[in-house]
Amino acid sequence: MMGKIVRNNKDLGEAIRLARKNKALRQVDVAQRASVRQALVSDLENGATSARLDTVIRVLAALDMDLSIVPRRKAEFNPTEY
Amino acid sequence: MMGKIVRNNKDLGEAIRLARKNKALRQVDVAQRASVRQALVSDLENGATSARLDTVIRVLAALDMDLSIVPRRKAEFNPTEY
DNA sequence: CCTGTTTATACGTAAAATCGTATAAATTAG
DNA sequence: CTAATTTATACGATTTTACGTATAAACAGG
Repeated sequence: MMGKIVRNNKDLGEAIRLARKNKALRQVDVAQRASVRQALVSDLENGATSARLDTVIRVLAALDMDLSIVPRRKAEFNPTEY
Repeated sequence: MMGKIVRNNKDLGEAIRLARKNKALRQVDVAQRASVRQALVSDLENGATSARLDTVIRVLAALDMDLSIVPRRKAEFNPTEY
């Protein structure tokens, strides 16, 4: 638990790709479940766009995941954040 | 812990308003911190729009909150309804 | 009440997401 | 190595967000 914190598009993309791989789904499968295009799933995974909240929620739902609001905790050291 | 699950714009709006009240901030204060308009905070709280992910993240950050991805409990794939 | 404060709504404009469709590029399987 | 599959990219069209600005409406004290 202590789900992955999402502070930018890249964080989201990584989480989506990881979850999709774990479920052995193709982008097109996720896309269909979420009623979006395969190209959009690709863009999301690559952090190439800041999607709308409803879109994010639908894609995550397609991967059996939820978005949750949590109080901010001290950030772990993360060399790639900016 | 186990933050509030967000499955639609209304969920987000309620969480934002609650957090803002708890911190005794005005919409305009949150807006300034997040670099958005007061009107947008209002729309967000009222669930009147599906904001972009980066916008949501900025507003939540202004309230010391984070977005987190968590596994869906119980339910298998269950498309978000319209 | 009256008034200052806060929140909701309006409107035109600019920017960005999403679409449909198609194809290039990359990866995997045989 | 080749073919099939999967992922990334392209482009114009459409939809929606977000902006600046202003004002109306709701709210809270005094």
